[in-house]
Amino acid sequence: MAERTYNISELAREFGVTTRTIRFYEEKGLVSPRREGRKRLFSPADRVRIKLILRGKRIGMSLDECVEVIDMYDPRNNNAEQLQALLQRLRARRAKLLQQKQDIDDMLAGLADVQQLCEKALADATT
Amino acid sequence: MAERTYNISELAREFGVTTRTIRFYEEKGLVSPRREGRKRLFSPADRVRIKLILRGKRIGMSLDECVEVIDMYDPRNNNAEQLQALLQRLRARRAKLLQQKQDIDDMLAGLADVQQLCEKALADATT
DNA sequence: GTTTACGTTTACGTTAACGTAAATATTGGC
DNA sequence: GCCAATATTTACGTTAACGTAAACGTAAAC
Repeated sequence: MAERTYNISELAREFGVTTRTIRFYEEKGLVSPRREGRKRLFSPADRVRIKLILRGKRIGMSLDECVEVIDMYDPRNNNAEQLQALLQRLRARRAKLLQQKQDIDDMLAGLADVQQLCEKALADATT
Repeated sequence: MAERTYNISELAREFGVTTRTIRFYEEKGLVSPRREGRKRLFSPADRVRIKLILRGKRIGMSLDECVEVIDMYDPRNNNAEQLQALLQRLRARRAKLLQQKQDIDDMLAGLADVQQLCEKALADATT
């Protein structure tokens, strides 16, 4: 079962980024496409990593942070010490994410108030 | 009722940023402290604006985006056209925020799975 | 056989959001 | 009167995350 591959512009199109961006991610070691001659061949795993990176970016994470989170997924840490360290990072990240959720909810509430006022003003204007 | 004021290092301490950061925000027009001689005197309103800026930053917004959101709060737009434009921006921002919430929930779920595996591995190790 | 479309490397440019350093007031405490 | 703490302005430096341009390879299409 030969795994499906993607070329660079295919992925760029799918995710709405430039090829430069993807090459930059390779430079940074975020993805590691195979080569066919000089051309890059991306695996489904590469594709997922890009997806995860972009998700991280949407919530304001730096590329380094994205890597940190992605790296948490593959458990190449065996001993108890490493596992404890991982748990520590998981807790820290979770706390940040919860804070962000709170911030978003606060902002949503504020904007909802503005929207109310706005719609009321419009209704009053037409009356 | 003389409004309370804050000096720069007071606010910097409260929010865990440097004075440079606050001066930079003034340069950008994000806050407009009064002056007593050369010294800056920040109003409670300035303080709130800084708070809102930092909240925006926590969820990955640029300073320009923070300004955009903050500006939505004060309705110095009267006519229907402006109100419609404001509603448009409100909807756009709301959509972004909801996407971000989704992203956060997805990531939280993923990390919870990792945590499970992690704790299980630790438990198995001690058995 | 030469456009056209896509790929490559190399390398310098750009923007945001401050950091950092230097030189200079101002001010309360001893 | 002087020292330490805190304020100021000016200005150059830094990092992340790409943008952009140049110069080139290659393969299908007409």
